[in-house]
Amino acid sequence: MNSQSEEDYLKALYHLQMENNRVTTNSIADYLKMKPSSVTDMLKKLAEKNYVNYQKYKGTSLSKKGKLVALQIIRKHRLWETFLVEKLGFGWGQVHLIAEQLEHIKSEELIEKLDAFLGNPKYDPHGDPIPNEKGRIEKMNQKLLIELKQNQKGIITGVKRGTASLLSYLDKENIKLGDGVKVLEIIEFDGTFIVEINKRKLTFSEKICQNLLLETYD
Amino acid sequence: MNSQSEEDYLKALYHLQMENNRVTTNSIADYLKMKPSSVTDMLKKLAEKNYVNYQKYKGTSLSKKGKLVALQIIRKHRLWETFLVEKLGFGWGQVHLIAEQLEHIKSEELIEKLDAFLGNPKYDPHGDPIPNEKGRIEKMNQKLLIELKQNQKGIITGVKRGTASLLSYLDKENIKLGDGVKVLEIIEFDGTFIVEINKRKLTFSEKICQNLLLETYD
DNA sequence: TTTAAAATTTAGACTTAACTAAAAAAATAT
DNA sequence: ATATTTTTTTAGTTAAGTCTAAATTTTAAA
Repeated sequence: MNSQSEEDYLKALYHLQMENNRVTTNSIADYLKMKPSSVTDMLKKLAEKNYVNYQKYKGTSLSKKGKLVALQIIRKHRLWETFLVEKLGFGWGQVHLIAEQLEHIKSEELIEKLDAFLGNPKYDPHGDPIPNEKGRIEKMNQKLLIELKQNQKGIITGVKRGTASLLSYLDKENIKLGDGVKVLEIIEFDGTFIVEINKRKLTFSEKICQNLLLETYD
Repeated sequence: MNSQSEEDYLKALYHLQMENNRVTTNSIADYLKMKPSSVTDMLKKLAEKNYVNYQKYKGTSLSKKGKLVALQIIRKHRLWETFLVEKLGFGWGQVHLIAEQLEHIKSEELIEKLDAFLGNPKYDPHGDPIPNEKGRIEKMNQKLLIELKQNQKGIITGVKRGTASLLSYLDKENIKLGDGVKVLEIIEFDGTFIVEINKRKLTFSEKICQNLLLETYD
């Protein structure tokens, strides 16, 4: 059985591995708000347990085994988030901290029953895919709005880490995850995007476009 | 914020205080499956935080503040048990260990939303009353079957601690919590009870009667 | 290519919550 | 009333997971 702390590290590893390819000690420390020396200690421990491939000074990657554990935690996290939003009526900005706790509850049966209760959802309320029991996860074709060209379309799936204020802005503008976006025009001068969402024409600054995540169909 | 361990101690204190009046260091150790020396350490810590009244060698009791915390954990425990049984379809024998984990999740809002989602239940699936947010709990008129006289009635609410096998027996006999019991006859010779449950006539040994808890209306 | 800066690791300390073994206090029995 | 047993506490140890400060390795700059 893994400790809560080990699970947090594995999950962090997974997320960082998705974003960049090289995962450094400092980036993990940064993500988990810990000191690099603490991270080194834990990486040794996880390597000992064969959850990660770790070589001093060379960076780290999840092993197959470690990745599976990470995906199972992410599965739990996303199922709980779905529960909190769909059944308990939380807003999608409020659920992360609670799901962060719930994801560590230990019971295979619980999570399978929860999954069934929710109707075996494929996506969580943020639009992220939910891995299955075996750790299979649908890989999304995720892009930043700024990467799109004129006339391309996408579906809003989230915002980059650390931009909670963007979430509140979207909320205020009544824009929800899952809403479709079409790029009508890009102003060359300042990088502003003119987009259409729910038949409304909106103007997004370059900064917003750099932080808004979309799923695209290419 | 209290640690999981502190919460476990406070809950144990509450339950032990309900059963006996004097709560000893050894009884707590026994209940929590720890060594008495560990209990002493924690009691000092809880006394420091004004959760318990503790005097060396003299025994311990919950303070008002400690009792409130204990009741809030019990509230969470019982609401989660209700959720597991009513919504996820667990059997009432399977939920305790999971609820033991869930009760430590920290979020006022979560528990209030869960309460509403469940329809503000008054009793958990074991028939135990659920304390409200302020820590008010309906005190049950709880008795052992053996305390009843001929023709008295009650509702099965549980079994004494440490008699899980009685639970399975009841299950096998298709007797559920909440079922009504009427004492038809008590055999003086060996203390056997003849009772009626769900219109069936059953014979219970003295030992069963000593461990079966009922709510009575007097 | 040497030097300076940045990243990483090591060494040692701290906290929490457990433990064992021994000492002290309280309860019980002779 | 004293001796024995039981209960409780104290003292010292351990493990997990964090930290700070110093040492080492790698990377980047001059």
